[in-house]
Amino acid sequence: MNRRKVLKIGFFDRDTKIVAKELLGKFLVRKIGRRQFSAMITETEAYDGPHDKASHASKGKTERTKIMFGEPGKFYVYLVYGMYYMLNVATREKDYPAAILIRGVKGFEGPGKLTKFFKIDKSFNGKVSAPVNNLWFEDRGEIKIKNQSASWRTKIKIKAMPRVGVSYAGPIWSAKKWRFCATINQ
DNA sequence: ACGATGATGAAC
DNA sequence: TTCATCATCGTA
Repeated sequence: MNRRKVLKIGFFDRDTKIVAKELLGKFLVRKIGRRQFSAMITETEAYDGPHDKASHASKGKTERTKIMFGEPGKFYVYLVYGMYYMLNVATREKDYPAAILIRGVKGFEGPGKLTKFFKIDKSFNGKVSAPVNNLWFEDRGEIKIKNQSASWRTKIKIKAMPRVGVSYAGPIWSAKKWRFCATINQ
């Protein structure tokens, strides 16, 4: 139950909210030189479709947002407030604009904090999630435990809540509970 | 509660 | 070319 499996492109070529939930408990892995850093993902946020007013893609395909319209599994990295890089991964098929913001990993709660810790900048924009690119996602199979009846159950509870910092999207879209937080049972 | 700090998209 | 805004965070 401790095998490491690199998440393949197909994982991201699915419904954005499902992928956002399933990313909880997976690991973000970063390789710098010979060193490898990793942390469990604890918080994600979905930006889904051309009509999602909270999504950058709602303004259409631009130089900045073209990754969201591109192939699944590619990183969409941008700078906010002139200071913090946000790490997203594109979902769904080409031409459907969607991505998931990685909002938090264990030990580094906050999208700006985790990119700083993992040394993620715009050079990753458009790269596919893969070890060859020194940044990828892994399933380490640690989120399931055996209960007393010897059947597997998940250790993770998922809480859905409104997305952060998207009041500009208006009441309908800012109220969507597309932010997913993991709480790990003992 | 506020300022840091620069890319982005829309207006002009 | 200028301008308002911003998927944030640390310090006050």
